[in-house]
Amino acid sequence: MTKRATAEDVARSAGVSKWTVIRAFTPGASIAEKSRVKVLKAAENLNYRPNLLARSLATNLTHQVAILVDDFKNPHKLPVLEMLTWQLQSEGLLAVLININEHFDHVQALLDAGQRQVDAVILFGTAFRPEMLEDDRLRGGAPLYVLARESQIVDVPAITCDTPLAIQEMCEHFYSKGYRRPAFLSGAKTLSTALGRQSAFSAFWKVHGSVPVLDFSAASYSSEHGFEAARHLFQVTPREQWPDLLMCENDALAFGAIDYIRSALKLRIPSDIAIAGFDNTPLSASPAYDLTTYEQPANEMVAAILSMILGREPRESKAFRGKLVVRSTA
Amino acid sequence: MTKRATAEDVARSAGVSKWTVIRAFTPGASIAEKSRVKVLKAAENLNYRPNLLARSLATNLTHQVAILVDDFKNPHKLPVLEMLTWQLQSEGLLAVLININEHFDHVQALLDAGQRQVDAVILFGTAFRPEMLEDDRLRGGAPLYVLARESQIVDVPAITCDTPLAIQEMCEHFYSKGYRRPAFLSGAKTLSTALGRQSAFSAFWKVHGSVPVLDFSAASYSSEHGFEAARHLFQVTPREQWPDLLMCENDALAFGAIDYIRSALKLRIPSDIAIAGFDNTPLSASPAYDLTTYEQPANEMVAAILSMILGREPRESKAFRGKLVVRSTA
DNA sequence: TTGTAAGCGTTATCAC
DNA sequence: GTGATAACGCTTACAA
Repeated sequence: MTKRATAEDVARSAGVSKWTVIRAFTPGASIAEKSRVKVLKAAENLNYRPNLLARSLATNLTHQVAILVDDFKNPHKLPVLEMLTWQLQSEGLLAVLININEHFDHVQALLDAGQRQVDAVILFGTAFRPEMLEDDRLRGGAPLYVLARESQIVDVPAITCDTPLAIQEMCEHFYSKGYRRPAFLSGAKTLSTALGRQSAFSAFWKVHGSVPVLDFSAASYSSEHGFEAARHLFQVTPREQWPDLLMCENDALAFGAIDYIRSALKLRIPSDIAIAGFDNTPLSASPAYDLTTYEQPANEMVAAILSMILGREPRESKAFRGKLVVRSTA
Repeated sequence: MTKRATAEDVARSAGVSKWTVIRAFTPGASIAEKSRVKVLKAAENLNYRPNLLARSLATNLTHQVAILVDDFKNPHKLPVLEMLTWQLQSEGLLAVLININEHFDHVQALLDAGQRQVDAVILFGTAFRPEMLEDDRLRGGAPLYVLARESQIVDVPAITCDTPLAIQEMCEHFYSKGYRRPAFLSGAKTLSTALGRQSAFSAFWKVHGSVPVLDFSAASYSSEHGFEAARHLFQVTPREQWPDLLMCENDALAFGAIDYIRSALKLRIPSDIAIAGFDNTPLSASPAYDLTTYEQPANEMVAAILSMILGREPRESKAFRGKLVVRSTA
């Protein structure tokens, strides 16, 4: 394992100064074609490549973006991560993936990200408390962005799917299908308000409905807890008040609810009860579920964050219109 | 956005030299308790934290590990990523997630990782050609590890689930259940040999079976392609030769196959045909599938890679025993 | 225990 | 167009 060649090594070998070497590797630098070729050849021989670490120290730019994720149980995270990493890489940036949990909390993660001088931090669907972002120690850190959830925090833009619009589209579909006894199953309490889906759902039925919306919540956004929450819903609700439509805050919850309704209740979907989810995870298309759901415009959302990170657009919250995906469950 | 305080700023404020400041932040450095307190207080006031970038440049250690992933379609990736990031973070390391695809290949990724001086690179289930790693430009890069697939490359340890053992356990279970007409559905051709599941499966039935194993392969490891491949299998195979057991190379393929068998063929599982997968993805437990599968010991595998990265154990290939998960499909 | 000098490999800026 | 000087913020000697 020989030591890596530095610009100085190349300079010596090419018979120029190290600054000329740098110029050869700086697009648009003023350098004679002759010496450029000479340097490139010497660099090739020595297998030289610029040390990005040193460059970062000098330029104060790491080209790294931290992505904070706290919910690896949600399968929706994976396709978005794919898009995120890919779009970052297309712009010459790299994603540092940080796992947030009870032992490694947001503040710690942000501090760490700060020490590592990342160019930006993306909070991806994480259950952070707004107060946390006001932590004094965070002053002067990298610019923050919130992806796929709301943010009321000044100076922290939230890039979201337009939730009110999405829920309205969904509800209009449900209404036209004739459903009139709606129920809503939300995920973790702390997060659900941040997503705003439940309140938009209630708002619609307050206007269009006759009976109040049944409101239940699961312990988390997982299928397992969706299953449990559905069990709870149907156990505590008198049969004559059972809903004819169960809107779940995300697909994972919907999968669990469907499993319970089919296997334990032996009800048919959608004739006995309709189900809808949110996110259009890959599995929702499978015949085993064939779930009516809503697709967030992940592509545009990620692209928007990138434009802000790269300074091509002003840093401000934005909501994008998604797409209703009608399948057989509702 | 005021500039971050440096060790020198703190030194000035505390009335000591910057080296004393460094010492206050270096565990086990020899420093007088009095000045340590003084420095820490000044640091607190100035909201100082060491610049890890500068440290990395000086120590040649970034505490960053690159993780190369090329298949974000496989839901199994998410729980393993969670484990990876978490275990890395527990040891003070951070994961740089790199998306490999036709536009951003392994060589490019490794070069990039090399320029960024990551401490190690993990090829996580990616399909690469071994020759690729012999690219001259890769000389002197970070140590490589291969996770969850085989590697015959010198100096590149592969950390895997013990496949022959796993398949044997599964087959013995199938055999004891009375299945005698096995079929195997593999994923992408290039990868399947690397996983070695198909060959282990064939080997078992060569000894214990009477009819040859039906062998089919899907275009990728996704449910969609599993669905297509199942369709193909049952269309080209004469009905009297249909298998009574279909072992799929991973869960995603199995989900697709189950969907096809149930929805198009209207066959019952497992009475008409038994199905098994591999990976024990979260969804395989759902009542909609309730898939018999095999769980890789991800925890131990990740821990093993970490031990090697941290130099606590020699760098060498290792295979760990997983766990058969019997459910209702086989 | 503390301060000093040199070095990590770049970039920014100025003189020639 | 090229070379030199200083700087980025830290670590690792070594000397006081």
